Amino acid sequence: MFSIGDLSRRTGVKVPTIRYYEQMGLVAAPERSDGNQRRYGRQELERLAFVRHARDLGFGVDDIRALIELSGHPDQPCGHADSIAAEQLASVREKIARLKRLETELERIATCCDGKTVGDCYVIRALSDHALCADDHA
Amino acid sequence: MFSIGDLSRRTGVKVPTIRYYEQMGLVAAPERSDGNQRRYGRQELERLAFVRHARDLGFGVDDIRALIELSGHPDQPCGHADSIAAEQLASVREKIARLKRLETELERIATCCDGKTVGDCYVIRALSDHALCADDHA
DNA sequence: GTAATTCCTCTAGTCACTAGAGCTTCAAGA
DNA sequence: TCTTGAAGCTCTAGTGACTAGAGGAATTAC
Ligand SMILES: [Zn+2]
Ligand SMILES: [Zn+2]
Ligand SMILES: [Zn+2]
Ligand SMILES: [Zn+2]
Repeated sequence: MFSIGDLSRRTGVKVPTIRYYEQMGLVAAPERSDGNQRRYGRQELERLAFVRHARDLGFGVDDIRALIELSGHPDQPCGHADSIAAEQLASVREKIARLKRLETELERIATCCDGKTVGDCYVIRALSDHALCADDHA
Repeated sequence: MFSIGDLSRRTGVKVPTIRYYEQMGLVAAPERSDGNQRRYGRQELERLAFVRHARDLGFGVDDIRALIELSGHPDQPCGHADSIAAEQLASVREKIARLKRLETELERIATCCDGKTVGDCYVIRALSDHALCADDHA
């Protein structure tokens, strides 16, 4: 049996975060000791590792809840799980695309200043005038 | 003189967001009509456009406040403005790097499932086992 | 037995908004 | 001038995924 601190050390999930996941229904409420402290077993450790991994990959809490629910029904078709993963991939790709547009503009903004005072500063000028931007990064 | 709705249409910033920016000190509290409604001039429109542009480029509220404060002192050296922009560029690049690592893993996770049921689903298996990942995306 | 550490619950704060309730003011047509 | 409907006002609370802290109880090590 692990205490919540043991579980935290083994999974890298902070103690208050484990309690938060319990509240959110990502992890089942475990047994308690006589003194009302949480006591976990191997199964809970694995589930928490699953949650942690999915969070690290950027899945939202609702997606993770759905994936856990699904994994409890191994005979059902897995199309839903596959589509959650595909959506997550698409969302990551969108974020990358947007950030790359920002990178292009910021590269110019951050490296083109040859002024000495705020009055000549290219950073300030560029932020004041979107027409100087190459791209519609909005 | 513009009403808050006029300002919103001209800048693309939603009305409640304009009021929020005023509360946060990004935009000065404007004059009021006899009936206590906000009335803006050309100057406030420009400042709001500046704020909007900086937000679109990902700058945080504190950075924007500092940049506005600086731009009110055109004779000061602009090193601080330049470094705020450089930090923002670095932060965007870090985010891109992290998302690209996620993209690599998610690509595999989302496309390698050839199972039919949840029991065989590669998505579920991959999320349960970080050892299948190529990279340390944590 | 005692002291240090860990645990408990609960509330509130983070960031940058967004939504809604309940009320007042403004602008345009009849 | 009157009326109606849009737009404005303030204030509170909710979002996502935690994080911090208060104030107290349980556990563990010596
Ligand atoms: Zn400069
Ligand atoms: Zn721009
Ligand atoms: Zn599958
Ligand atoms: Zn992994």
